[in-house]
Amino acid sequence: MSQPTSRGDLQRGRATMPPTLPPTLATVADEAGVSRQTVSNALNNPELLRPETLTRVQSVIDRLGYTPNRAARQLRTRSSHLIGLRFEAAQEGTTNALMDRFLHSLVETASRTGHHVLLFSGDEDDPLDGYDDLLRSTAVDAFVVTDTYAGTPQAGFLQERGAPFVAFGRPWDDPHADHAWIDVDGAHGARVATEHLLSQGHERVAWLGWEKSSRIGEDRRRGWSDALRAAGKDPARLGVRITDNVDAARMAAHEVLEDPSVTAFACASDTLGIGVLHACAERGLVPGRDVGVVGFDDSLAAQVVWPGLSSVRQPLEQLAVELVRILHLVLAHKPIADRELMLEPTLVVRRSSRRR
Amino acid sequence: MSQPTSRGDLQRGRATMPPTLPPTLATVADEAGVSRQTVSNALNNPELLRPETLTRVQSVIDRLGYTPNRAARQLRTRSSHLIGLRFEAAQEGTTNALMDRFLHSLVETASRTGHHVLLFSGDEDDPLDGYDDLLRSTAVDAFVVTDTYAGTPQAGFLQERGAPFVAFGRPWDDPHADHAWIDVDGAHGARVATEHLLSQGHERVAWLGWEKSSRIGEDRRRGWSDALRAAGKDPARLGVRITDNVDAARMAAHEVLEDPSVTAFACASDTLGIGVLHACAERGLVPGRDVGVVGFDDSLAAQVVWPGLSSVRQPLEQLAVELVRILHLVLAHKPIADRELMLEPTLVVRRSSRRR
DNA sequence: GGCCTACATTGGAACGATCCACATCGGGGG
DNA sequence: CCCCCGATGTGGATCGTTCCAATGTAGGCC
Repeated sequence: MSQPTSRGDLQRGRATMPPTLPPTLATVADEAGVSRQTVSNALNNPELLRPETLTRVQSVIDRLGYTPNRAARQLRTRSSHLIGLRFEAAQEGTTNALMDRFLHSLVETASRTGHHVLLFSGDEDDPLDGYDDLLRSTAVDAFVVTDTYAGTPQAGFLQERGAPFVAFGRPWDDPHADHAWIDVDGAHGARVATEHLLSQGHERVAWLGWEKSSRIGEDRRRGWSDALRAAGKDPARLGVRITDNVDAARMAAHEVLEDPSVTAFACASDTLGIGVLHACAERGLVPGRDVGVVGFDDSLAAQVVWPGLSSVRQPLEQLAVELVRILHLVLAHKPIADRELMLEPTLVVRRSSRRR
Repeated sequence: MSQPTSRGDLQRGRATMPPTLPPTLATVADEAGVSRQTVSNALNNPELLRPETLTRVQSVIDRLGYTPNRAARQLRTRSSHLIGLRFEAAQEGTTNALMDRFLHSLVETASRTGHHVLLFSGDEDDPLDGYDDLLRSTAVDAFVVTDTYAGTPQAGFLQERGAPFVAFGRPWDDPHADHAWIDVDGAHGARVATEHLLSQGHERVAWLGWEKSSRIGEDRRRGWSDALRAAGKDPARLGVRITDNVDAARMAAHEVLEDPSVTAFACASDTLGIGVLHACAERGLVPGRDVGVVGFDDSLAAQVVWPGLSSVRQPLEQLAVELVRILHLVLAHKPIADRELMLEPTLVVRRSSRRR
């Protein structure tokens, strides 16, 4: 049945040495009495084979536990099935829970199409560090760029290099950038949060947000002010801009609460929301009953903090799915209908904002 | 100067097409007027070249921005410079902050030796899912196994397959397993936490831990009971076992606090510690002043929760460094002096346990 | 001058897969 | 009867790198 070629013999000869080398196409071909190409077709173009041949090859593949060598495949097809993601550390002291959830969703989604996620790091001071090496060594098929704050050059750099990528985050600097991106509508999230607080009977809802330089922060703030105006209220003097830090938020909240007419806070992050909860604790105010608080991002901290912090939750699972879908279109050089995709976050209500 | 080979011409011919193909060894060799092998040596064995040749080749490499193709290198050397890590989602509602910190440290450390981290996922019900494919396709050089709770078969499976790996977590089931592992001494952490609480003047320190089936939990608990006995106290009736859940901890704490002589809690996790803080809030007790609480893992939640939760912090940065170091020894088939490495966690004191 | 050694460099083969062009084989139509 | 065709399967070339054995070259020693 089998017609051993020199390659086949070599393989079998070596197979006695520990650790056993995995079988190759040639091994399977020998064993099944067909050519290498036929085995390759059995995997990549099964419809080309006669059904009985296919069955025979398949069974040998199963028996030997053959899996194509990724390096060889990658070399020939110029495709690694790897998605590169530069992985930045979450800042200690803030509640950046996004990454964990997002990353898991991405890994999970990518794996459904046989892709894996490759994490790399780079010099903190150089946002481009790391990308170039991976590109030139053709180590990854595409990138997912996550930190597209204003002024970050990654998207522009990758586009210039002709590298496939999708951004999580809109191109704040250049609204007309023509790369694919997906983002979450922060303004909508803040609007929903604010409307929720108003509906709970709060007359005056303050905003606790980031510095003006943060485009994301200003976007969310706009959602808050829009909601107030839509309710016939004036946001003037109700907005505070501070750094993303529990203590800063705590102190700012104390200041705001000196005016007893203010009874609720919409915040740009859970970190800030938790700062407000601290201020409440120190003033003997009960969150939910005396003061309404809503955070942003639905971090683990929001879920476990007392008495439960309402928060705007980003649809990261859906985002990963869309990201991978669009990545495939980009890689196939197919036209992308929804090159710019805005997803809507949802409000998770907990006791910090529920009166009763 | 340059002697174009057919490969070189091909390369240059194609180089006009967008997107530009990266330069190869042959391109560099042509340009520098040397053979491919010499360029390869310039990168991998520079000491073999005459200094002036090396300089010339180097300058061409720099000018063209050449980086070796990873797939080709991987195919030839059978080494991908990738470290595989199965990435499980953190459970919502618990404060598993470990992964984020650990992962970043790992990525960072690995990158220092030119390695990257490949994340994969697998069927939740099958702890081995995913490993096999990567092994057979020779996609990764080695694995880091992180979830070695009692009964998990990953380590055994990988060892049987002769796959290089290092475990984060000791082999609870088989103390004599002869694979490399690193772990953090949880008992020591709990002991330090307990001693700290005693030193703050608490006479009776309760333990809030996980179910008996958790080896990690029992290990930490032993640290607590040892510390009590060393102080001449009896741990009997002071230990509680519950699931890792804020609400369960809150209720358990209420029950324990019915006995007014108990004024402090050492906990197996931050989740449980935060549950105790909730109970305090509901009873009008001030953490730190009336009740001492120490959690475990130093999650972000512990850092931002009011009034700051003292916690036992695992040395994840150091752990990643050691992990990568040992991984390299394993890959080089070198003898490993410290095949079993136990690191000591440190206590981070915050207001939940500081009397003053 | 001849021989041996060490140094510097080279060309061919190999890693394991896929792309491409071609061979083989029945069968249908003129 | 011959030719062309679709359906199947084959062998050689190729991707870009490193391993291996061999080549040429200069220097030291007798």
